[in-house]
Amino acid sequence: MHSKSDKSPTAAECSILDAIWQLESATVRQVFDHLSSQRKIGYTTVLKFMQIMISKGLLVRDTSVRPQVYRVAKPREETQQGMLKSLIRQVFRNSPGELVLQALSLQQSTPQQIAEIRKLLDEMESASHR
Amino acid sequence: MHSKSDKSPTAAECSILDAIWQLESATVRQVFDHLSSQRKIGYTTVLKFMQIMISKGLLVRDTSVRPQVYRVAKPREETQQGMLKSLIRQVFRNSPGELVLQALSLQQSTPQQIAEIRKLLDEMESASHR
DNA sequence: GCGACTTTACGAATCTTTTCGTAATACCCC
DNA sequence: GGGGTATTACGAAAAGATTCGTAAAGTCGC
Repeated sequence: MHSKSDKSPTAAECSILDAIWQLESATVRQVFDHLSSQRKIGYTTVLKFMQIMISKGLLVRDTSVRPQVYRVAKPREETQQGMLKSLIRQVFRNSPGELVLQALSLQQSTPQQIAEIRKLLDEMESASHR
Repeated sequence: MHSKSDKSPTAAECSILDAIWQLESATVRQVFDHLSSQRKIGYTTVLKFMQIMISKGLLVRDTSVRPQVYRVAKPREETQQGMLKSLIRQVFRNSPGELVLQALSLQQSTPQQIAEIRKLLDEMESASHR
């Protein structure tokens, strides 16, 4: 009855996703080690989260190996964009541009990123001119 | 023990904030009417949320008038940026630029917004050249 | 000032999220 | 292959979010 991706992961789930994004694929222990370095948390707590995320369809796992190896069910960008969409809908009056402006005024993007942003803007404009 | 603003408002709280952002200031009934047009919700539910938000310091109210008038405790931009910051920390490896890129690739901003974004980028660059 | 209506306070049920203890299972090595 | 450690499953407590009923308090017209 889960398995539909209409809502954003919870805070705890995000921290798990973040760990697995970095590790590509991971065992419970690896995720536990990763999170432990950021905050106090129990091993079985991490395990439980990961099991819940399996049931929600956020993660997949290979049960044929020991210990089991977990991966994210969808690419990072897709999850990020899903969360952005819901934030935009919720507090940015459905205007992605508003969010971008706020985020930029928040500051510190690298020069590379700024260049990349410009390129994207160019592409968007030339696309809309046709 | 509340009154500290280190965490983002919940989903329901966001919908209240959104209503008051539009109305500038509002009574419970106004917020209720606003939300009712979007989804089924009880009057006392809205009231309760608004009382909770008072206790969390998200709203302030004038109890000297009848019915009481509520306002947001901090400007909209500040709340939005707080939420952006926490999203960036949580799922964008602390990189605002990453978030901006994802948001832009998400889709259509208006030409005005694009222009505004460019201006901001210019300002950021010239500022960093000093 | 009284009844009807509106607004506010309070408390509690329900649902979700977060957390972990305990127990069962699997693995390893001597 | 038996004991010790690591991993997994299960269940449930604690905390937080959401929802609303009921009752108290306030307001207004008559």
